[in-house]
Amino acid sequence: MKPPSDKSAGRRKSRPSFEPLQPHEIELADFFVRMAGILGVPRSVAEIYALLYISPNPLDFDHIQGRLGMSKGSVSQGLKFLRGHEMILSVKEQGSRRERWQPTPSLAASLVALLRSQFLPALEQAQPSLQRVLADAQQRGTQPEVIERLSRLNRWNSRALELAPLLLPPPGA
Amino acid sequence: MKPPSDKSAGRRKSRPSFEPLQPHEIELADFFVRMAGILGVPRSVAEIYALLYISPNPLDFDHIQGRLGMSKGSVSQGLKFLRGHEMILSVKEQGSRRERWQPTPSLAASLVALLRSQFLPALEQAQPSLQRVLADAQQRGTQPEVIERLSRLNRWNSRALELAPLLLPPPGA
DNA sequence: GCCTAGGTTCAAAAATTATTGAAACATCAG
DNA sequence: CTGATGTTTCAATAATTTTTGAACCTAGGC
Repeated sequence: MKPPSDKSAGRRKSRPSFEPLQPHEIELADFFVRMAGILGVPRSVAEIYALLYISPNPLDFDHIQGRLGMSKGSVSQGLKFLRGHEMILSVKEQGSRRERWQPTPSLAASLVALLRSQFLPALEQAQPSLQRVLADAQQRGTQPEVIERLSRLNRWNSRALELAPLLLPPPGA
Repeated sequence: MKPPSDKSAGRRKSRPSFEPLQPHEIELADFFVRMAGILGVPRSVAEIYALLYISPNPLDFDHIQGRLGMSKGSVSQGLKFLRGHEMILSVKEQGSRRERWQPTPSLAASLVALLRSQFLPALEQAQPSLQRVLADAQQRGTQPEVIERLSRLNRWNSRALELAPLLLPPPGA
């Protein structure tokens, strides 16, 4: 498309050249990556979050990609994930269509939102199933031990569902 | 992998022939599998647990393998995992070296133990790292915003570590 | 002791998940 | 409107995780 026609004079953008992560940044990223791993959140997502978390000011797409040495696709998907879980927010400066990202004020709230989004659907979907399983067991005169277990599971599930709305992202935002 | 040619009726234990899971059992298994998935616990492990959970009496190795149609290796590893996290316990009947498995009385306790075993090591290992990262940031005169974030992270980590011992598996066991 | 039921290990295969990058898309400054 | 910039999509690939199965242990009955 664009052969190196000599456009270089005025534009400093010729070589993005971002510096790789510093040791202290890597250390923090490792922490986030590890914690994220437990919840099944991919490495790339955790790295993006860590970078934003330790950066003094919001970063744009290219900086994230450049400093983490990661593909456009991964950055895009990572931001999508973080956005979707309200873990980051963008500061779009006017005069530019570029978005700059920073972590949401409360990591705690972010985590709650993330957990909710993972468990809630499972709990909701499970409700009827569990009731069916229990009814089934009762009907066929299963041993009381098992009935008891299944009842407890049902109660748990119900309680979790009731409690869930209380865990709405706190108002302060 | 072809099945061994049938040696007619020669074998005493010729056909273990376990019946596959019933619909209600499958439904429960699906529930456990889904929940386990969120915590990164493999399907096979969740299936084993579900089967034991819904079974009126303890099951031995061969029953588990047979009913779930799963390899020896998986059953062995699955039981190892569940045992390791104290989610099941065995009733060895005398006169036989065979172990029979059943779920631990409290699923709640099991889950707590599981979570602890995942997060605790990460938290412990992170402690010095996080402190280093914070010190580093302070030293280089990073923006207060970031210092604040990192401090909070440190506090969290410390608190989590302090709280962890309180979550010891309850005495009743 | 020996033999074998009962189980474990672990390298290889299969299944699943994450990442890449090029093409498509969208938006806004001009 | 147009074109460059900024971003998303998604099929292909790479990386990781799970499962398998056959070889290998091991305890206990004989």
